[in-house]
Amino acid sequence: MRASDKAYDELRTDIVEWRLRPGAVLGEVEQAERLGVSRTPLREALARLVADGLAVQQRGRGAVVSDVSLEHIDDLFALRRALEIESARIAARRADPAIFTELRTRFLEAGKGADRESRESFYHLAAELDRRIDAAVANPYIQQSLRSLRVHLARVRRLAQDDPARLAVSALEHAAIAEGIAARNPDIAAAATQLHLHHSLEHIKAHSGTREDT
Amino acid sequence: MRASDKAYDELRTDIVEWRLRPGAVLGEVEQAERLGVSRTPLREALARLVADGLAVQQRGRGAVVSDVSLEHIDDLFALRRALEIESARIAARRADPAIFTELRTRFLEAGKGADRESRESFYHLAAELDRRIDAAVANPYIQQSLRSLRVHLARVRRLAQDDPARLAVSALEHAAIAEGIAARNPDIAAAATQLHLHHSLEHIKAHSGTREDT
DNA sequence: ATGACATCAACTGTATACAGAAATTGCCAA
DNA sequence: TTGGCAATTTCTGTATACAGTTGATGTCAT
Repeated sequence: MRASDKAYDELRTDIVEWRLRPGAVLGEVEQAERLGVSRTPLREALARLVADGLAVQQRGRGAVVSDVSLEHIDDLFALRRALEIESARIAARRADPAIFTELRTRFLEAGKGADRESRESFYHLAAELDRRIDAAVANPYIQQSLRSLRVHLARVRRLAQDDPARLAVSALEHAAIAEGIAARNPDIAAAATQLHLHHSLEHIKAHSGTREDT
Repeated sequence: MRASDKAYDELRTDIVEWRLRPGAVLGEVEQAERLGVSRTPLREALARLVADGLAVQQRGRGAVVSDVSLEHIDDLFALRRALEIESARIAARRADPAIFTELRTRFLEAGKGADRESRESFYHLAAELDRRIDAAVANPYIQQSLRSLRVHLARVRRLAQDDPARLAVSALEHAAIAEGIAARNPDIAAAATQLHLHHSLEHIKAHSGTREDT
């Protein structure tokens, strides 16, 4: 693995998992020493972070971790609406119904439990649905935009606490999306996605507080 | 201006304007000498091009200009539909009607002439409409995705020849979009945008040939 | 004649040194 | 005490050198 990739992965993980808070200064020398790489690959890593929108370049003061707050969530979800609803539409036209029928069943199953174990499996299942939709859409341009978007979403999710009740409902919403795609009905898949995004946004805005954990 | 910015701008322009064809190898030493910069800033420029999707990194053989063909156009327009229709919707809810009413008038005027001069003014007008919609949407995430998309669109446009008749119709379609936004009617703005994108895609697919000019 | 292996060359990836610019800090004057 | 200016220090941006790897080419053997 290249040193620049290593630096990029570590910095990105640190930012997404809030170990590097918004506003933190990413000095080239400091971070290069911390990660054990030279300044050249670290600069490449910083450039990629800036391209991702995870950091902003400040003149003279290096790069700082970009801000993320509730004000940006509406903007983030506006883009998410545009991309995921269109993706659901396209997937519903192209997907293999068998795959999404099976996913629907597993979502209905995952919604029943509320312990940590089933919570973990639910997150993995949601990620798998994303991957399956991506594969069905098979559009590199949409995939790239979604990939960039999901990095920011992962960051924002840390603003909201876990909520078992929301998780159960969310599982049902995911099942509805899978059902709409399996039925090859673009309108239903789009509607289910829109509904899910609406509830998801409402939940984050309602149950978010300032986090002061590690 | 930084040397890396200069290298990035020149390479990007060369790729978008087809001076660097798809498949062209971007050797670090070769391009660094050609552009009169060192390898370090050139590497940063290449990294940005790869992030933009204008080049792909090949192991061992440097970066090559990414492929663009008619097969990708449907994918490109799928993303464009998602982003621009949603943008039109949002702009219709927030925009200042006076600005878009004036833009509509200018589009109706621009559609009448067919000479090179009015063609130029039409392109500038279309770009201004994009900017005005961007400003009204005021969403940095959507703006970033749109910016990346438009680079690819500029590349694809060279596949299709100019067509005065299409230009006149296109002006009317742009006027309709501006009208929908000015009327603060999201559905009409979205419908006008969808119609415009549909015709635009049809035109490109119908009137595109292999170009072997400089 | 063809295929495989070895050698060579070119290119990428990384580190480091150097120059220029900007910010911060300290000192002096009002 | 406060404001402005200057000097120092740190950081960015660029160039270049070095090492490792990969691809290409040529030769030899079958």
